[in-house]
Amino acid sequence: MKHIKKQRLERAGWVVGDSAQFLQLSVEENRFIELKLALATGVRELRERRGLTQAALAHRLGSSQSRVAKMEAADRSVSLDLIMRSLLTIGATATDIAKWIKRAETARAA
Amino acid sequence: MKHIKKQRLERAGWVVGDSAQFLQLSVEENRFIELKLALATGVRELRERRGLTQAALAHRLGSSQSRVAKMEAADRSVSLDLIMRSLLTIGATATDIAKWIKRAETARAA
DNA sequence: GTCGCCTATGTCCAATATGACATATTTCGC
DNA sequence: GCGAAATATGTCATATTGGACATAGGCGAC
Repeated sequence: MKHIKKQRLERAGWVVGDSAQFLQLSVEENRFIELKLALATGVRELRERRGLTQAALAHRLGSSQSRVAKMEAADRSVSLDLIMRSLLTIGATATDIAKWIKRAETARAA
Repeated sequence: MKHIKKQRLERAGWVVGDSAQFLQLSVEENRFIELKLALATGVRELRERRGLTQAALAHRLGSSQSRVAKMEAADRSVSLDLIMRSLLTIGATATDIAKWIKRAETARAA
């Protein structure tokens, strides 16, 4: 397929490649979930390394212990926003975050 | 202050260092906003590089053109979740994402 | 054992993010 | 300039996420 033609189809919103859109979606959904999981793990690692309890972190976040517990469990009722805020609050650097994101990708490859 | 004592206070939820908690919060809030902004910019860059319209991306996401527009504008009504889903849907790699996150950090240093 | 402290899980309802839609504005080829 | 396509902005109802609370489970010190 010509590159231009492909782009035109894609502009209309169609995934032109090899697989159906609902399949694409589930693939991306999985990648997203793994990413969340990796970052949630990051929260736990960093929190423990800092010697903070869930309650202490919750207090800093203006949240509650139960929410932190759910967050670290990557419960689907917690958003990436909260996870990222937590990481920043605990003092994660961009490098740390990048590391966890890459961990998600390599975990996927396995 | 002894390290152990500091940890005990922190476990109870207090930021022991140099600044008040509400200040801490606003600092972290800024870092978070900059991160979102950097990733939102990433969405636009990658979308355009792929020759996709906002409507096309929206269709792939099961979202709407207006939401994509708001996302790229880093409107505060859009979550990091949606931004990240978009990046993955457009085909960003972990490396890409890491790059944008670091961009946020260096922008901050400036 | 049991007493503290930490973490996990479930349920409220308030707050926020969502897609959809309508409509305005910009952009670009002609 | 015009017209069409792309993007921006505002609003709304509905769905998802939020903190709070209660309570259960776990784990080490005594």
